[in-house]
Amino acid sequence: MQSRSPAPRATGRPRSAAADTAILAATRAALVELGWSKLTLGDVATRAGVAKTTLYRRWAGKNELVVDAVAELFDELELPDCGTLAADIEGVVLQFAAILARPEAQNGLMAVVAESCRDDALRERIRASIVDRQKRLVLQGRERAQARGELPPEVDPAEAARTVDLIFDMVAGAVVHRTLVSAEPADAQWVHDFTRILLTGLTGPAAE
Amino acid sequence: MQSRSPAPRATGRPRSAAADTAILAATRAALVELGWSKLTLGDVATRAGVAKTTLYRRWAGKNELVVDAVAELFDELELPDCGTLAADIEGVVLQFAAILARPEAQNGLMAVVAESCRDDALRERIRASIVDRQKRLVLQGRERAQARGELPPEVDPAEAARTVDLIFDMVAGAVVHRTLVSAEPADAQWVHDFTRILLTGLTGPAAE
DNA sequence: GAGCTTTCGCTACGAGTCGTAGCGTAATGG
DNA sequence: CCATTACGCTACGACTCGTAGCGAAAGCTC
Repeated sequence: MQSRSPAPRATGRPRSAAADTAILAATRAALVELGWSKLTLGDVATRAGVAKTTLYRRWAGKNELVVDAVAELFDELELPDCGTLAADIEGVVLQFAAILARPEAQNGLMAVVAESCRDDALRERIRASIVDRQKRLVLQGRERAQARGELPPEVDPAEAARTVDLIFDMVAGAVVHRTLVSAEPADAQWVHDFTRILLTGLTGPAAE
Repeated sequence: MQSRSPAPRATGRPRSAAADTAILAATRAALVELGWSKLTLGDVATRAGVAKTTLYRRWAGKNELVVDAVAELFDELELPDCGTLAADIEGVVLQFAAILARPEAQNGLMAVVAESCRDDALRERIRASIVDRQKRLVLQGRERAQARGELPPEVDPAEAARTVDLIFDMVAGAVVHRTLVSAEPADAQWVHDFTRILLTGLTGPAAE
């Protein structure tokens, strides 16, 4: 997951693992205090107690550094097993919303996504570090619901993959948009309403 | 909608309206070629054929300028009347997707949203220039569907407002996430699948 | 312990951008 | 004709960037 260690040579002085931890933590702290645009690598280096050159030896630039710093926030994400699909969805969406409520996630995430529009390598890094890990949750929840009989089993694997991608975009997109664009909290009530629409649709069994 | 003309004084030389048009067009062109981070106001001024100081006299900074430049892209958005709620949604989502497919929208939109996390005035500007205009479409489509009898009428106005916000976050969030994070086109098939889920839900009448 | 290899901290540097000030000129209205 | 404002241009200090160079430190192998 780290920046670039193509061949961890057995000889020579090893890289300080403590420095990595300190740098990523300092990056998140700087994101909270300064935001994306005013965050400078020199400042991060000072906060972390390392030299600026050490930063440039490990990361190609600001984008890659922030991706790694933000990615760690999503490590805690996991799918709860509450017994029903609706409860599982509400649980994981609430976790996701809690992470997105943190200022370091807000300030960093959108900025690197914006940068990734013109940097395919960065987009791939985001996908590998952050996105795919969440998509696994959708897959897992879907399988579990199918085992329970709450969802019909998929026959066409290609269509199943399309559906997983679609659901992921709907869930992640809605929470991100609610939190960062509408700038209102994705609280318990919102998550409840969202889950109801997602499961039963707008025309579903009698609204409310 | 313009940057700041608190009191358009009757005396003195008036501001060139052509310069505004040229500057915003140049901003979009620069967004396409350079992206957000490498876009400089000096470069925009050169492209627009105006002096850099003129830019600073009209806009407070890069953020505000790009918001205005991107906002113009959404002027063409309108709700079609196709006869059914599903067709109306598909139509407007396809329009929205077409705008988001343009590189100037991708490069600019996410960046200003990211900046707005630490700048409330900027967030309000985005809301007024871009977001609220789209929310009107949700309201309009909902009323039309209720008149057709496709959706039950809302009794509680507070809950109705909550629902409109929720639907807006779901629609806009999904399209944005699909386009900018998943980096895959929101084409006709995707929009069709999305609309089906949105209307009938995951557990809806027999997937497929 | 000797020697090799790589990392680390530090300093300094040219390049580039930022946002502003100052000045003379151009375009309106009274 | 004159006051007022916008415009184009130049120049400026301040800041950040990313890199180069150096000596010292920390590991591994023999």
